[in-house]
Amino acid sequence: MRLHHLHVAYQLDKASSSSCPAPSISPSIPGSAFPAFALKCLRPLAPKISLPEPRKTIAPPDFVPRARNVSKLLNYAVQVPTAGTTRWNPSPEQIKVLEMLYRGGMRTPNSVQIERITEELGKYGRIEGKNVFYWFQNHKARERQKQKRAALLTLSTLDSSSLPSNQTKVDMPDEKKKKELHDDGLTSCKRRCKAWGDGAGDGDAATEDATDDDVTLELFPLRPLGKA
Amino acid sequence: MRLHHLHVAYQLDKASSSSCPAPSISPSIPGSAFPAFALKCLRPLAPKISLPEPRKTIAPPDFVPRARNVSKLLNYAVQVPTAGTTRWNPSPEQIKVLEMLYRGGMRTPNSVQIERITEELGKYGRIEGKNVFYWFQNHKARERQKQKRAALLTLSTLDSSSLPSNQTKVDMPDEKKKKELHDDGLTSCKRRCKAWGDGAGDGDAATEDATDDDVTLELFPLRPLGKA
DNA sequence: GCAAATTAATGATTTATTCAAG
DNA sequence: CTTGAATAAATCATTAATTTGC
Repeated sequence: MRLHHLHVAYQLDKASSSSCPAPSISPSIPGSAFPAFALKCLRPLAPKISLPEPRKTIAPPDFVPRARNVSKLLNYAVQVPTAGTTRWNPSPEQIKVLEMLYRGGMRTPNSVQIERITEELGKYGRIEGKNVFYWFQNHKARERQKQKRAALLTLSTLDSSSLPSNQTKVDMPDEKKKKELHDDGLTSCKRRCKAWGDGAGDGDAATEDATDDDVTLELFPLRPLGKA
Repeated sequence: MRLHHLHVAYQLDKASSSSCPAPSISPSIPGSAFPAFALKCLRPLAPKISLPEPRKTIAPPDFVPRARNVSKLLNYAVQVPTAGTTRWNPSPEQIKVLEMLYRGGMRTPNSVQIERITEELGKYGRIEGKNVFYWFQNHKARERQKQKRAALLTLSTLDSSSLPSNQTKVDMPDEKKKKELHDDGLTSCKRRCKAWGDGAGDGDAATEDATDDDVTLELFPLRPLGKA
């Protein structure tokens, strides 16, 4: 094996100049996880106007103390720039649909679903797949903690005699608050294993090219609620 | 707003038949995060031979207790099948390169870097971008906890006089072991914000279509170590 | 010596936590 | 303060080492 040096796009100072029109940028998806590289695939040509300093634009250290920081610099250089229009601001319609889907039982949509949802929601305003992805992540998490707090509160309300002083906010600051109340009902139904797909594969075979649009039932009937 | 029902690919029972040659499947990237949908983008036509039952193939519940489970079913149906060759098994060369990059300071490569690394490592065996992504995630995390444990051990060894009984394994089972020892040196340098890119955008503009291959310095000189 | 059983590593996912924009 | 975006921690699951019985 030779492993020359594998150029890794190191435009260091390049970025620290000013507007740094960085190339593709790729975050790392947290909650569920998507390799950053995948993104560029979805939107090869991201609009994102110039935008001098999207957010904080953490000032890259100039000294480069150690090799450790190299990656830091890299991140500075490559990822900060394309913050474009800043973050997604969902329209009421979009939120309505998303909540509907959530109430319908959708928790972590897969790529196909996300694609479709994104496409559908695109009618009501600009939206990207990652937004849908994140929305479900956050909504799930926050609904959960909301329920947890509510349950806690209910408990403390029910047997309020046990506590000498009724604290106003049930926050459980120091406690580990381990897996109590898995709420979600049957969330822990094992973990399904998924496959990803890649961009740099050496061409092994060919499957799943059919975009699975075989059956596609409606998510839920949803009768004309409210305005719609 | 109308929001019909937005078909979300609901082929429920379809999958429970047997081999379920599901379409695209999309995991959610954990550590760093990538929207699952993005994956299919990177490798539109994933090979994956038939593979009757890749792994566990969790038996989908037949009863469908509530709406909640619908998503579960969905997952069963769509994501389980394409487990293909199961998981990536890195070759020694690949590991060597990855570790070198890590020691060189790379911590969370962005999409471009991942792409390049994947391409490079592809010479030594099948590899996908997600593997690189995951590798850095896991390696980072595990190096961190390794260092943490080592530090703990060192501490307990140094002032062993404080403890009445010297426990053999410093495990800190019940303690919260909060953010002590952020080890990594300058890891908490703020959080850089990245942009993703999407696939379902409504075509707003066009930037960053240049694949950023402008400067591309070598990651690190790395003189001919060992065999190379 | 080899194959089944067990254990240790580690690849892959999910959940929790944090940061920061509006 | 709400919540979109991102990261880190915890967890699960599978593969490789290793051990054990024959």
